Amino acid sequence: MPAIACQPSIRNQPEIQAAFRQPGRAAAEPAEHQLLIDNVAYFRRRIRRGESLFNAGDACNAIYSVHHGFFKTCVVDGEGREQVSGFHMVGDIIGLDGLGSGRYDGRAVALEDSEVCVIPFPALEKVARDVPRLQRHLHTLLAREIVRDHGMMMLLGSLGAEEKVAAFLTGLSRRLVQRGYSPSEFNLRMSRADIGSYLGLKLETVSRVFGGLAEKGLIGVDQKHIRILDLPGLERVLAS
Amino acid sequence: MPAIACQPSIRNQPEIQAAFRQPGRAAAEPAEHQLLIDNVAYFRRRIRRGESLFNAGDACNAIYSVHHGFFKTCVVDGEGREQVSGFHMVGDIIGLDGLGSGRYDGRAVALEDSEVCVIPFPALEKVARDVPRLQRHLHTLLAREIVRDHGMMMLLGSLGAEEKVAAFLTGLSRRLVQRGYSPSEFNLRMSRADIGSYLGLKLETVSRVFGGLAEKGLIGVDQKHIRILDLPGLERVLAS
DNA sequence: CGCAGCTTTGATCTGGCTCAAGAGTTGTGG
DNA sequence: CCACAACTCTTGAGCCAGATCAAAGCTGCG
Repeated sequence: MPAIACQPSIRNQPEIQAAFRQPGRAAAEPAEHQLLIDNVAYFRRRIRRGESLFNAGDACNAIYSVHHGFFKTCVVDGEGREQVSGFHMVGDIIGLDGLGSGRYDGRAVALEDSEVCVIPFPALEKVARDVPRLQRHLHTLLAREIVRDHGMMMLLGSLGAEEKVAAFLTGLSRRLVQRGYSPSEFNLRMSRADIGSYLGLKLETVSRVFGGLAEKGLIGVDQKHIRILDLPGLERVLAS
Repeated sequence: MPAIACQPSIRNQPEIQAAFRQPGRAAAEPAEHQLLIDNVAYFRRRIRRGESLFNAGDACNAIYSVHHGFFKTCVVDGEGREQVSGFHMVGDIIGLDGLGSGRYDGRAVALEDSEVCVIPFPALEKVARDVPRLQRHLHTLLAREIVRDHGMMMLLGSLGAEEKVAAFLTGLSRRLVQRGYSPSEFNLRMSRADIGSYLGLKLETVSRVFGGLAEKGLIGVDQKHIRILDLPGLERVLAS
């Protein structure tokens, strides 16, 4: 496991700063998150494109904060079916599902060369006991993951294909702008098949819906390069 | 809020005992769970059939352990769409999604006259700081909820109607047997519409699939009364 | 340059939805 | 205790969104 000490240097990484230069939920939160990483992320680990950060069933003793790069996480079921359960970019936490059982319930794969901060459970649990603010922050992270999953269940259970794709694009745009990137122009890191798996659609359907939204003038599509031309319009698609 | 003190009496409730008279994940776990409730559940609250334990957006300062009865939880989205996100019976914890934000993200409705143990956040957080075993237990509960949600995302995204219903029935059977009830004969507390909403199907489809499974001799259906006649057969449906 | 993987696009098929009618069940008030 | 209203469940007929199958372009890497 290629792990390097990172505590002293991580504090001022521009990506991390950007990740929390945002309005919204909690102006105080970046401080909490930074405090958490400063206190418990003693190592970083590099993952090359296509490699796994962890696999389903691996013993787990840490969660990870994405320092830079891009990941997908997948759930695997008994019959070997696999489905993308999330995409994760700088500042996101991966591996919370392993906190309880000691085994990861899915796998995490880097979609580009990436680096994560390793947050070992023992240190995490200790700091959560000692610093109430960080205990609260940890609970917030866990609850937010649950809320996110509930949103996905809703999307998968009750939206049509076009709505699903619109939700995917607006969500991605929102997360990018929070991190200081352009909200309207970006390169997808994942394939159509990954997007389809995530949204409960086939890759051909994703491709066709992209085409359809482009014809309506809502987005521009050129392979993996996406431009959002009419965000309000996209959001209107969502409100079926 | 009709709340009555319950700490002295709760320990030996037969339902709670039954809830954990089970094999599986952790033989030690009932002790943890009981300890948690003994330490932080000072009140109970009765909810009559059809009433809400909480609604989406309510300020939240507690989670709930189902003492007896049966609940559904629902997610609500911006456009007013609502979808059932889970069913909860004795021993289950409801409201973990509110732990972070201070607002519940969905609502919980009693499907029969029920009673819950109220676990206020401040007491929960304090006991988690003071007792490492309970901190660990809380994390396990949160992570288990995330794993459960991932399973639902998989079900919603990649299974057909018959597989979804088979998964629903085998899951319900497994949970009932864990609680000391018959695994093969039970009364559904929820409507076909609720089941459909939960599984991402229409109620007519649920009804038809029930009929189909009955014709194959896998189950017996008489309105809300269900008999599981061939559990291995049902599980084979699941392994498409 | 050539091959492998990704994306687009077309044609066809089908599982589950929609609409509709009727039967069973439950709760309520007279 | 019965009658009626409001749900809930089943079943049928037809339809449509998205899946499947198939065939090219495109991209990037060795």
